[in-house]
Parts: sequence; C-alpha cells; structure tokens
Amino acid sequence: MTLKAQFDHTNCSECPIRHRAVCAHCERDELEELESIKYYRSFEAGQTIIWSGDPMNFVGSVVSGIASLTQTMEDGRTQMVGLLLPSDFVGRPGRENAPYDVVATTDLVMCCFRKKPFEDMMVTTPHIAQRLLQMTLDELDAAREWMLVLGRKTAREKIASLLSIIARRDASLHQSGQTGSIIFDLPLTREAMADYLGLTLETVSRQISALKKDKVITLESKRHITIPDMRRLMEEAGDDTDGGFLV
Amino acid sequence: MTLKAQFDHTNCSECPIRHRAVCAHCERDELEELESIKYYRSFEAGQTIIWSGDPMNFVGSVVSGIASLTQTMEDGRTQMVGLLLPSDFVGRPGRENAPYDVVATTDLVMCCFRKKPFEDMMVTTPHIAQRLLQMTLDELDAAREWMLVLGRKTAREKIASLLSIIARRDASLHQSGQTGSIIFDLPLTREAMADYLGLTLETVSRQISALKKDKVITLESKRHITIPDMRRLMEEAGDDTDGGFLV
DNA sequence: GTTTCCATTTGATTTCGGTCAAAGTACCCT
DNA sequence: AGGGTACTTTGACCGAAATCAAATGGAAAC
Repeated sequence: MTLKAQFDHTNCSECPIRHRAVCAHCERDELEELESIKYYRSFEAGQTIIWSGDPMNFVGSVVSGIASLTQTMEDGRTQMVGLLLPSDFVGRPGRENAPYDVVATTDLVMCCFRKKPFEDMMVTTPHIAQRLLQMTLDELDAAREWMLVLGRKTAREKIASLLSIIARRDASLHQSGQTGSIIFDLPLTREAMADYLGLTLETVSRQISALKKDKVITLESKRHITIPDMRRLMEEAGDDTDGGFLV
Repeated sequence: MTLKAQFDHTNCSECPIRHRAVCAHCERDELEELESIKYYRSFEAGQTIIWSGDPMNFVGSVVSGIASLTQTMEDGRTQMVGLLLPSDFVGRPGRENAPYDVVATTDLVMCCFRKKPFEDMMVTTPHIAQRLLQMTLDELDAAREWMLVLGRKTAREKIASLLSIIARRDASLHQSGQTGSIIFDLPLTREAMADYLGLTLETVSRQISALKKDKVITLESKRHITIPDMRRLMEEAGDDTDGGFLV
C-alpha cells in the first residue's frame, strides 16, 4: 500500500464536511493527537476498494466524497449495506475487517489510521471512543431502519423511502427546513439504487416512472428530482412518523 | 415503572451468560461501580416491552433469556431487526431510544441502567465504552449481514441462513466444533421466523418442508431440528465462506 | 377421554417483481 | 456531425412468494 498525504487541511477551515472525529476545524486538539498515525488517500469515482481481511489493517474515515459499502454473493448478487458520508468510518477496530467492499460513488478522499495506534488512542482519549460509539449506534439504527425497508416494503415504498432519505439529508445540508418543494440531484445510478433496495434496475426505473406519473415527484432530468410535497412522499414510503433515517 | 432486583448474582458464578458489561463473575470490579444505578427486571415470554421514546429513559442489558427487537408499520407489517441474547444492550445512550419494541421470546431478565449515570460512567471508565463499542460494531456487522439476506436471498436461502446461524450459535455454546450432525431446538415460532426473514409464515413452513424433503434437515418434532451436514446447509444458504454471522 | 386453542401444514389462486429483450437518451470523444 | 458507450426506459412474459382458505397436529384444560 502506498499512502500519500493528499488532503489540504485548509480545505477544512469552514468545516463543510462535518468530519466529526478528525476535522481540523472543530477538533483541532484531537487532530494533533492523531496526526502521527494517519494518512490521506484519494480514490476515483467508481473505484472499488477491498477493505476486508488482514492485509487491510486500517480504519478509514471519509474526508470528502461518497462511498458505499457493498456485499457480493459468489453468483454476482450484490447488496449495498451502507452509505459512507464524510465523517463516517469503515473498518473494525480491534479485529479483522468485515468482508465488505467500499465502492467510491464519487471522487473520494479517505483518512486512514493504522489500527493499533488507533485503538490505543481510543483508550487513552475516551471522548473519541465515546464519539465513535455514538456514530456506530447511529449506523446501527440506520441499518435496522433499512432492514424494515428491505424485508417488508413494496418496490414503490422502497423507492419512496430512498428518495425521502436522500431528500431529507439534502434538506438538512441546505438548511431549507420543511418549507415548499425540495430539489436535489440523485447521486446514484438506477443500478446502485437497485443494489441498495434489493430490487432490479428495471423495477427501480418502472417505479420512478410510476411516481412521476402520479405527481409524487417531478424529473427535470434523469438525475435531477423535485419533490413538491415531502409529506406525500413519506406517505408513499409508508413512514408513519418522522422517525430515524439513514445518516 | 416498578423495578425490582430479581437476579441472584450467584447464578452467574460459572458465567454461562457471557454478561460482558456487568457479569458478577468476570467483571466484578465494574459491577461494583454500576451497582448503585442499576435495577433488575423480569418479563414473561411473549411480553412486549415498549423501549422507545423519552419516558423509557433506560439502557437495558439482557441477563438471561432471549428477546427480539422488532419494528412495526402502522398497517401491521413487522420486521424483526435484531436478536437480543444475554449480554446484549438495548437503548441508545446519549439520546432518545429508537422506536423499536422489545419482545420477550423466552422468559427474560434485563438489567436496566438509568441513562445519565450510565453515560457518565462510560466517560469515567473508558474500558466500558470501549467494550460497548466492540459490541455495537458486532451488531452492526450482524445487521449488515442480514441486509444481504433480506435484500437478495430467496426464501429457501433465507431459511437456510437462519438455521445456519442458530445452529452455529448453538454449536459454539456447546463447544461441539464442526464434527458430525448438529441438533438444536428452534427458539422461534414460524411466525417469528417469518418476521425475521421478511417472509410469510406459510412460506417459512413450505420451505422447511422442502428442506426436510431434500434431506438438508431432519425434524424430530416441529421445533427440534437435526442438521446432518452443516456444509450442505451453508451451501443452501448461499454462503461462500464462513464469514460473519448474527451474534 | 374429549374439548379447546394455537401452531403448523398443505392446497388453490393471485400478484408483484424478476427476466429477457429491444428501443430510447445523454454524454463523451475524435 | 457522427459514432460509441453507458445509462435508462418500456414491453412481454414468467415465476416465486403472497394471499386466501381449509385441514392437521399437539398440548393444555376440563
């Protein structure tokens, strides 16, 4: 592995990336502790990063870009099991990494920590362990939320759930509250959506067309979506309340 | 809430329950720290425990028995999102609990901690936070493993996956290695299996019958199962390797 | 022993989503 | 502009699992 510092710390100055554990802006003190054991590495969109087994003895954290965690069966069936946004971690400190592939959805910069010093640090600086625990609990909730989607929702509800999640995440980024319509770009291909939802890409396409026909969503282009009424979309998703959602 | 100490610490003397955070046997020192803020409570099999929202301001840990975490949609569709075995935790320290119901699969004893002192304790005793993090990471892996099952496996593969998981957990409890056939009692009704697998109970029944007909499993009684060849079962489950599995 | 209740099995039919196939669309590249 | 490629849409058909319905089994209660 060749690892090379490619991240300019000054990028972080207004903290747009919410890099909770290591952000130079909001966590300068911790950053200094970590400095000696971390490396930055960048990946191109579409690249698959094998993050399993012993050789990959690193814990990684997304600095910028989006990646997805995927599991693949030997016959090719794949299931996306998580979305990695800036500040999210991958890799199991304290043991061999789980057999997931990390796929860069966009260009990606990751911050990699060698495991051993990372673990030591968690013990010596309990607030980092504490924060990592909070994040892991969030991810666990998201994963469980998704289990309901995968196990019990119809194709139409699955699509609505995914759009609702992305829309809300976008809305929270843009601070635009609940007012009026929400517009966003889909960062996923139809196939990626299918892998996330446990569907085929044809079904994804059909259900998006159906939601468009029923005026639940509007498509400016294939990837640019408007949601005129968020409440309506959430009904379609079968969500009763505004409970937990993915990241 | 009436909470009452009903757990005899001497039960724990050979540590059959792996009660990692509070076991009187293996973690006596920690137990003493926790003593003042914890309460034991027992539940009957079949009882549903609402563990969400503000009023339930507790973190719970299973002392003995089995419980399941379930999510329910307003139209009654339910999905089991986790199995709680002795030593597992429920409840999100540091925030409102997630909207899951805890259903006692067997008679159950839980150890409940008031959240605030529990959180303080995590900061003051970092090794507990560390251990909780490990357990949460394990659960996250299990949840993600299950996402593949829910999203991409056929009914037959789902059943085989569940049986394989239970069989392996049992085998590890009985220290009986990989040798020969494995016999165990199903702790779940067909309906509970269906809720776990995102199927209907009829499909569960049909697939179990099919596996029986094909000699992958043998049923002594409806709940007593023999697996003559574990490798065969794992093939049926579509598992290529012996990767991670649930709890 | 027999009645009751619940879990389970089995059957008949329907339906949702998958599969296979073809056509349409946008974007990049000389 | 033309042509290639990757992504997306749409159609026709099929099959796995859901749904509806009834029968069977097994254990506790009377």
